[in-house]
Amino acid sequence: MAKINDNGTLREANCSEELMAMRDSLDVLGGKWKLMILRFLTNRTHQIINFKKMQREIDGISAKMLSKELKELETNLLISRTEQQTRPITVVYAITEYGKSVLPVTETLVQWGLSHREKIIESIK
Amino acid sequence: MAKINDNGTLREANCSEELMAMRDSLDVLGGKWKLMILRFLTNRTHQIINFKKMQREIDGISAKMLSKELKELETNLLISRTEQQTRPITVVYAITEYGKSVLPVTETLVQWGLSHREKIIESIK
DNA sequence: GTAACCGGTTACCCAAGAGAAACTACTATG
DNA sequence: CATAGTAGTTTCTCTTGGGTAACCGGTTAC
Repeated sequence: MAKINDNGTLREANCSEELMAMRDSLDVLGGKWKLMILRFLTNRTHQIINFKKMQREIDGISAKMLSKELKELETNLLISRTEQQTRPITVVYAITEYGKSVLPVTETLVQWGLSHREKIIESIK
Repeated sequence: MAKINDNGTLREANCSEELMAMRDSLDVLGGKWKLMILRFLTNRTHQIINFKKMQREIDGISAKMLSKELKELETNLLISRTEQQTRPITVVYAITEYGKSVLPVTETLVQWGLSHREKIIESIK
């Protein structure tokens, strides 16, 4: 992590830049639901996903929050919203190519969550 | 991501487990400051970090929030708090071995934040 | 003695987050 | 004609997050 400069001093000037980059990420991806939604859509790229389906399958999310978060994700070009000209009208949500770039983030969170749960369970034994 | 079962159907039973794992992660690591603090301490493992230093160097954090978040991180064994028997008394905060396991998460967030910023800048041109 | 450092805590307050439930509008099914 | 499904929006409310500022006790340097 820490790098040594030519003169032997420690280089940490980029630390604040790192923290700023992380702040940027958290501003766009932070909150209770956005990463959950992105992960869900990433897992279902081959399925047609509409509003009610997400509401049913993402545990605990309300219609209001889902609606709000979907709008914000669409604004940031992470997901797409497509109205199908069927009757009744249906809407398809999908992850965009750009949205797929978030996959490493959700992946590390899933992995950490799994190992964290293991740790908690072991600490109880 | 999606796997195919022996019978040809798509296997997605583990999706909800993934989302549950992510929910676990977000419960422990979510919020405005926790990942920022962990990243900061990860970057400074070779330095002695005390309260005021963090307050000065983590942009925008207040003493109240820093105090609160540090307690929660300590409870979850992600950081350690050590009082030095100096005069005046000083306190050293450091990341634990377990806290280091969060590094992949902060790393992907930093990387995504950097590329996101590039994308925004390019979209303005 | 007084200003400034450390390591916080406490009180106050506002805004945002977030849930519940009702409601709109349309369509298809029984 | 009633029920249920799609796709949300609106209203109402409560809680939480989070910022400001004052404050505590102690120590050291001027």
